[in-house]
Amino acid sequence: MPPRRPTQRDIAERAGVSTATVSYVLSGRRGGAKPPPPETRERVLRAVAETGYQLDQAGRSLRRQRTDVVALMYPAPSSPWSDRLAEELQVAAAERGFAVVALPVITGASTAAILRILRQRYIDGAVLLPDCPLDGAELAALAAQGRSLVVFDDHLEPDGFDVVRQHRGGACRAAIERLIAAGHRRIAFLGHADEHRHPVVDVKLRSYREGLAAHGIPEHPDLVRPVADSRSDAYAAVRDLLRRPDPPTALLSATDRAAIDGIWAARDLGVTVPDGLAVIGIGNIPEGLMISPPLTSVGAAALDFSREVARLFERLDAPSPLPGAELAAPWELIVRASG
Amino acid sequence: MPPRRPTQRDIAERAGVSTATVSYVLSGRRGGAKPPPPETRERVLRAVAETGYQLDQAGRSLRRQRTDVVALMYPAPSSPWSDRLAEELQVAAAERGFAVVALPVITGASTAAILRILRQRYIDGAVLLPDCPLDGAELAALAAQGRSLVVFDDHLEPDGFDVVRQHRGGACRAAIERLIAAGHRRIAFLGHADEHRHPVVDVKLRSYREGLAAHGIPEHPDLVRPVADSRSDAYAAVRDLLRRPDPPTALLSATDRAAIDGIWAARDLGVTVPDGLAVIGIGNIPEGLMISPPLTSVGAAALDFSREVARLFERLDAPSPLPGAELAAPWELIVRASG
DNA sequence: CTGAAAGCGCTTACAG
DNA sequence: CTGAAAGCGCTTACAG
Repeated sequence: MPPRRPTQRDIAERAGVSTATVSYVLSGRRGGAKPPPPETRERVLRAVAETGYQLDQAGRSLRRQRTDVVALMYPAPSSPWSDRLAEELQVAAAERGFAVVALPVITGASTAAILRILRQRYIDGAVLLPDCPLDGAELAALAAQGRSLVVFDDHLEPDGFDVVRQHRGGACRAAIERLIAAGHRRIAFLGHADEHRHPVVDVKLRSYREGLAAHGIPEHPDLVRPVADSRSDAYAAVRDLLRRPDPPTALLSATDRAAIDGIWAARDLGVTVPDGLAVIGIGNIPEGLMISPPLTSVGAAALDFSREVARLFERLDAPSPLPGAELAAPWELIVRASG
Repeated sequence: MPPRRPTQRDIAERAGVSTATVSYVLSGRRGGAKPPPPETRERVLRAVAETGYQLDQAGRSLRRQRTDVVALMYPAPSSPWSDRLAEELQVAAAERGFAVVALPVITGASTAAILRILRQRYIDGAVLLPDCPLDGAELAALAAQGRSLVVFDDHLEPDGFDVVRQHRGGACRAAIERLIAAGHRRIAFLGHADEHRHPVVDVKLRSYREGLAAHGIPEHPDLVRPVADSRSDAYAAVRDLLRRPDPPTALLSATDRAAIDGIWAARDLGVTVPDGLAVIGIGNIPEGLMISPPLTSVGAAALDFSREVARLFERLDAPSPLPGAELAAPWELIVRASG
């Protein structure tokens, strides 16, 4: 059996001081009073070094009612956006003594364990990227229990938590409108495989449909393929579409990656982009700049979450609970050469 | 000010039972004894529902000396491999009532906060992917304090924690040997930008150098470029290399993504792969199968971490600490058409 | 079958 | 300036 983990009591005994003094030395915190003198301090630190003492988060968290941990929740797999947010969050958190944990949400797997992290006070706050499986009531309950939350969502109303509005629907709609305005009528759509994972139909597919309907263009089921989450499926689907007797002249893809695969497929068949096939992606990932021609895409213009991160810590630092606010971070149609 | 978070004491009062009974009902655990009768149980659950009671992890963790949380630590950004491991870990964890948190390590940022998660008993165990910033002494100390650890590393000795051997050096060496055996002498290398972040020079670059040296081929500094972590830089670098009066005839890349960009660059310049430029990547990501020609790569043959995940939970379930073991999961040279 | 009580490891207001 | 003591919210061996 392993030796018991040393506690502050062990340190106190070894250093010949009280546990209060140990805590003061280790936390550097002390109400308004003077810190313990250097000599005491040193005895404590020596005992810590000798025993390999490590603080126990459970004891501290129980007493202080905070964990000094924040979470980033996002639907798996990760993306350049979630990676970037994790990075910004970690840098800001480190400055304030917070740690960051990432909570990827696996589609289809149980969300119970992740909800436990949010509900059972493992963390003080969190940023939730779009399409996390939490409803407004759940979020409001978490906020009421003291969790600081910044939630990316286009529909929820703030309610003790902040909501970041991206207006994804409007930006996606601008993409389909652009294709229609350019004269396209046979427009293919590469969608997510599990578009019904959420109560509402995926906003991207819905924008596509509404755009077509608004111009009286009938939707052709063969042109809608659930391949946006698999690069190989996307490539194959676009190749097949282009080989049809009546190929599409434009393509809207729910992911940039699938759009890029579509461009490859077109190139490999000798179809030029955008003249033979206009292509627009959704997500605006950095990779879209790499392909030739550069990918027209819908998404946030800059890989920058500093305002949202700042807001999370503002909420965490607030002496009394802040009311929920709306932040605007609208998606845009970013026109490049592909469509 | 928000209403105080209800505790089990509040529930007990409301239900007219003791806090012991509340705990028994909520945990479903009860030594060997019979569970509370349905009538009691119902009163408790009703009080829980009425108050919105949520367990406080700090109290439970302090008493039970476990958190029911495991971590996955990996160098950021995430990859198809870390995403897949997160998924497998989450599925296995959910079956056992564990939650999973991901700990991306930002290169260059302070690692103090992440170490705090491991050291201060936020979690019961963790899987560490290669190149995490923890040395053997640190890992041994964590293991001695009761953390269950499964660590991907080719050099550390097991010491209360398990080590997964990938033998990355040998597999990378096989790649450079293959290129040399095919007659190549001008072999470019796309390396990581921060190859010196760790005490040892990056294993990939070292394998490249050792391979050249073993065959008396002088290393040409111009052919080694630190662009493997940026798609656009990789594309530009390979384009520039191919435009030289004495272009390389082969390319080894520290990442598959950069290798793929190299293939694009070659195609765009009319250089055929592999005849004009043989290309081998490292990592074996699924995307390598998408490009034409499919990418020869070095890495794990299958996207499967079930043995490592099983081992973590075996360790967590063990009644007494298990000695450290070695697991073999060797990388291979996976020959496809590109090189 | 149920409850009173101890105790997990911390922090901090307070007494000396 | 330092320490004794209370208490954060749980769980569980034990008494009744």
